[in-house]
Amino acid sequence: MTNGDLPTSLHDGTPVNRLGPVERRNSSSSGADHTSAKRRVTIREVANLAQVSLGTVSNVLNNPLVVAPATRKRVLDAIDSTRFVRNTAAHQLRVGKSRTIGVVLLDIANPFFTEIVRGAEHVLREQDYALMLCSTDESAKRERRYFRVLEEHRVDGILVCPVDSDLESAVALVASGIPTVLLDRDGSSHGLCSAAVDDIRGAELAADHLFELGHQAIALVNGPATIRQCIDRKEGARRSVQRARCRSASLKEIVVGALTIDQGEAAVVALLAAEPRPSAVMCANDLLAFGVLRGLAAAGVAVPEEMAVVGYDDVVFASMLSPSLSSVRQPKYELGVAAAELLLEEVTGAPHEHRAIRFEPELVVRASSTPRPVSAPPTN
Amino acid sequence: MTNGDLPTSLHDGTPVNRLGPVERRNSSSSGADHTSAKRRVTIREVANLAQVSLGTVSNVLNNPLVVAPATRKRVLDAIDSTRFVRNTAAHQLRVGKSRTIGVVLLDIANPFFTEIVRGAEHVLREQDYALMLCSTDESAKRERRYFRVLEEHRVDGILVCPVDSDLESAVALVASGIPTVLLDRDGSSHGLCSAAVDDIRGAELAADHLFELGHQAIALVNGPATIRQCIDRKEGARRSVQRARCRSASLKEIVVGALTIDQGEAAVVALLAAEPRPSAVMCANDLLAFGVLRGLAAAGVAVPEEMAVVGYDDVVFASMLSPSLSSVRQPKYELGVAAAELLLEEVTGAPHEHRAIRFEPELVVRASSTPRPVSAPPTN
DNA sequence: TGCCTGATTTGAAACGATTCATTCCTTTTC
DNA sequence: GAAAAGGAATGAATCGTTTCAAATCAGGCA
Repeated sequence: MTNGDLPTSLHDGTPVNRLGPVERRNSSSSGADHTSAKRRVTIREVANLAQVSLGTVSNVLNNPLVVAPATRKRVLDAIDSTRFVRNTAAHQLRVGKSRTIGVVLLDIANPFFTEIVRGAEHVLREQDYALMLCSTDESAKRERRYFRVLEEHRVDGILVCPVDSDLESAVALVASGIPTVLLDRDGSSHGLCSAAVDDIRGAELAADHLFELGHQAIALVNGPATIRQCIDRKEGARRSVQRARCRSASLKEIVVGALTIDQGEAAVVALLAAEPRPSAVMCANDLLAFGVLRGLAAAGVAVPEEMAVVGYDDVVFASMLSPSLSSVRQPKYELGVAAAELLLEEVTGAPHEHRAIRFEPELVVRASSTPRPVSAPPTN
Repeated sequence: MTNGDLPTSLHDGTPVNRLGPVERRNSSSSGADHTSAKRRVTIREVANLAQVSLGTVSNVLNNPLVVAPATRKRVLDAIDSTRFVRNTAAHQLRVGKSRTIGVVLLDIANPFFTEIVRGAEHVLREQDYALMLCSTDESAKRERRYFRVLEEHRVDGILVCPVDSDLESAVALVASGIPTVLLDRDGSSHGLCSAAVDDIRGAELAADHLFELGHQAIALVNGPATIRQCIDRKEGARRSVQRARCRSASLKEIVVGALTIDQGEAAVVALLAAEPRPSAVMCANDLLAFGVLRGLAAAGVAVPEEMAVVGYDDVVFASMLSPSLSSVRQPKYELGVAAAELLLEEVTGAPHEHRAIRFEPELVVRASSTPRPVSAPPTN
């Protein structure tokens, strides 16, 4: 393995002359391949080989029934003996469709979005659409940039979970002629298609649950108020407080910069310093809750005894944490499927009216908000 | 709305079931919008408005310095007053580059891959590349299909974590002229670029660790032997067994169909039935380990007392589980960055020789494999 | 004034597919 | 046997850019 068969980057020693043609090519078939840039097969070569015209090849590809069986076979043979692969760019230029869908979401590392993407991908791949995936990391600037890239690519449609609370950017997309469906955001106010879950309701469920357990001072670890989901979830919590029987019920909001584990952990300082000190905390999403749990553990605060915790999204891992995390479940996969189907409908020009699909959230209670029975845990 | 114009699926008098979503039509600006498909602005309109030729507009776009400042300004003004957006398809057709990179991985829902994607995305977006993300779910058929789609789109390059253990498919890609870099797979044997971690070594670390703890019968919950990572990790474990001082050391492999949580949980039955019954189990990845933990908890088997567990990948959530999961850490983000940089180098035609970048794995020991101290946990 | 030079600008020819009005063949019909 | 009908195949025009040889322009210099 020490001989120079295949020089690795670190295999330095002597400077390789960078300009002149290198004399020793990589032994294996690699190397200066891209110089003699593999000439791609075009429809014309197929036509020549099959002794037909361009139009006929095109027909075999797009409209096989109008071609006589014998010729069709000849063309098909030529196609795979030349290894012809249709050039989407040329196709797109002519017909105006790219067979590509853009998906723009807040954070690809969040299992919530991952699950949504899975759902969307499953329906879109059936129709041979390609997905362009973009993760904005909650940055409006990045979102703009991605939208621009997607526009340039003339994607047939976009699924987007917008960064900003107003829907300006999404409306602009639609205005510029790109079918757009909102993901995890209601669009009915702006006449946009959407697949979403009722966030106000979800947050109410969570807060109600905590109040019912007897907590009075509860905290909400929330993301930036630019994000709609954060606004709505706060609103839900607020309503719950107002409805709470006990009038000493209070809600302390702790706003962090992003919906991530790290930010959740960082929020614990403020959480523990709050006056009066909350006995329960709900988080705008599970990642924040994960961070809060970690922070509380580090601070030696027992969950749920000293602090009950509820998350939001119910990502797969929520049930496996220590302690297992109570959370507001959203039908993630189904959300992705619904959004994709909606978009597909619009893209294919099927009879279609813009509409908002809304799912109901559901509270899942687990250990992080359940007072443990006084009896010892099953030790046997 | 009762006429048959547009039958929405659920739009009837029946009560809304809690599972199905609710649909609300959006009154505003719906309907036949897409019929009058927004005519896209072309370079020609810009040219007319700015009173210059096509070539000049193109120069402003691609080669601004050769255009006189005054004309340049005129053109730029025209560009944004017409809201011109360059058509990538046409561009690509002419210059042959699509500014798109395909990323093909095993499972988009696995945080391991998600983290890799993040890394890759961060470097690629700097260069304004778009990403086409494809999740094969470990199916070779799907992989083929995605490769085909990517070829048709003439992506400039592909990052791929191949499904099959041989590298045939990847080699074919390269042969067909698409720069390709392997992700989490070593490619030096085939002269391919790659960014990977030494899986044999990683598995050795895990197994050594278990043997050092005194375990003699250990199990390996492994994925299908078509996947290279699974082969290598088994090999690592095997070597460790052979090296183990104790000659009663044994390794029982339990093969499951996919590297998922569910499959891991399902493996527990076989795990507990194995003869001799293993006292420790290592898993081919963390998702499997998560499932195993879940299964063991359900079966009432205490971890680590009755069964030690070690995962592989060290995804973010591993440290937060109950009990926290020992795992073999891989530099995920860096893997993505390295692979993307390698690809970029090749794509941009920078002086480049195919090479394999290799990272070292690292064992992270946590509660799932650490005998608890006999003293009671801190109850105060 | 006339010629030369270098800086700008022009516009026609690609790129690779799809469309569609024509042309070319067979059959069928009378 | 001629005409009509209809099925197949053709190929030029087109999509929106980029490229590049050629045309144009503005000074500078003798």
